[in-house]
Amino acid sequence: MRPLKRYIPQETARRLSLYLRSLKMLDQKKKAVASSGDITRFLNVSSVQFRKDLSYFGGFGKRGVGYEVRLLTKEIEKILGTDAVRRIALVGVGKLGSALLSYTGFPEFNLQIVAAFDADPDKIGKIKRGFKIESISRLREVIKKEGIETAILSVPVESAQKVAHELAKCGVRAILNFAPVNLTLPKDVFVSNVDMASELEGLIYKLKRSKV
Amino acid sequence: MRPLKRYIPQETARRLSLYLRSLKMLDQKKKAVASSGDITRFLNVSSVQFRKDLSYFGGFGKRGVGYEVRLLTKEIEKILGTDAVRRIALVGVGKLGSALLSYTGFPEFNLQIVAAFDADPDKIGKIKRGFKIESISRLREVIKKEGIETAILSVPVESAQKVAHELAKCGVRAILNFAPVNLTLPKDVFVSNVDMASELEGLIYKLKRSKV
DNA sequence: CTCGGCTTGTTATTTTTTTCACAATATTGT
DNA sequence: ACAATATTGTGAAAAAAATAACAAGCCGAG
Repeated sequence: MRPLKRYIPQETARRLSLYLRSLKMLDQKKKAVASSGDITRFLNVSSVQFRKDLSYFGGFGKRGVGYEVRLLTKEIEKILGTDAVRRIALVGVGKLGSALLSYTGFPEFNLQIVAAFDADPDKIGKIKRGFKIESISRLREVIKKEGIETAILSVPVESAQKVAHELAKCGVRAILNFAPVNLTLPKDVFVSNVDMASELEGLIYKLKRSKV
Repeated sequence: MRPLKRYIPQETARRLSLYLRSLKMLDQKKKAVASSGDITRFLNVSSVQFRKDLSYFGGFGKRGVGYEVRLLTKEIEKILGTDAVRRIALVGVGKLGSALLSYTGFPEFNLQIVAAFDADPDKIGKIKRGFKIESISRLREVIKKEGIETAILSVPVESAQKVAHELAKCGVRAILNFAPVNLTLPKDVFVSNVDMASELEGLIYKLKRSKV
């Protein structure tokens, strides 16, 4: 395998997840070897883009043949850092948080929620979807003990910034934020925002433009 | 106001939502006029980027002064197509779908869910979060009647493609898809995917890289 | 009214990302 | 063994996007 190249496009990283999903699908269909075309067929990504993306990390295929599905899956997982189970904390067990607790899409990608927190005294101690809900006041204790560095934030928008700050102080370095607010955090903490309204606006904008 | 320029970067469109959110916040704080710096202070976007983005659509500010918050809000809403209420259908009232039905972040941006559908006979006819759940078999009828062209898809991954296809046939032109699958649809139908696992993978990748 | 401090809008430049073109390698059939 | 075909991997070119540089306009003080 060749050495890592210095600069890897942001977009390449984002697409690796897509490739992983596609590969898992091919594996389910008992396909052992697949070409770049097979892998990208149902993604909105060209096969050249795919090969270029992979080339930043090395050569994983065999010319004239394609890619070993299982092998490439493992390689991409290794690149993404999801080759071992990732332990994740969920903070905010409201309606959305509850739904996320029982989201079935995580295990397949080695993502595992291992702790759930809420501020509501009525919820604390209760079991929800198999998780015992802890008080937010125990954030530090549990996160340190479990060595968690990734969190899902699904608290109300009013408390999002405060809780996010608290998470950062406890050593959390990556936050998936569902609150519609741009979190201000030390720059060594990574944030990814899931903003439903914004996504819809984007769609509506495209819709509108397509009619002009 | 100058005429529209031909090509508008994808990214510009995406950022307009952010600006809108920031403007609404400033308005709440009784700020009538704001500079590009004020508006982008809490976004990860430079003030130059902001002005550049707006310049694709016209000049909305006053040199030496800044932007009228209310006015600019309206202008961006007009650009995005959310200046009037958008009627949206939600398909799939499982745990996630239910959470979305009561999501409070939509009205502020003129987004309104007006119909909810599910395939489960036990749910049909029931009221959930104020919505009467309709059978998916009535999709066409209701969507035509209400003139809906935007839908949120939160059905299980197995049925996502089928239901999406059905939506497209009913005249839906934009789908916000929560199922972890890349939908194949006529190319005049816009799809935006919300993929929680993928977002987490992206974060974990950054985390990993930052340590090297 | 004019100067100096601000802030916008825009053209030019640089950087980043995608696409193209093609060499290199494997496989299959004859 | 060799031609025909399939497919990867990668430098070079093109396209897209971000940043820099700066002209132009507004405001308030004197």
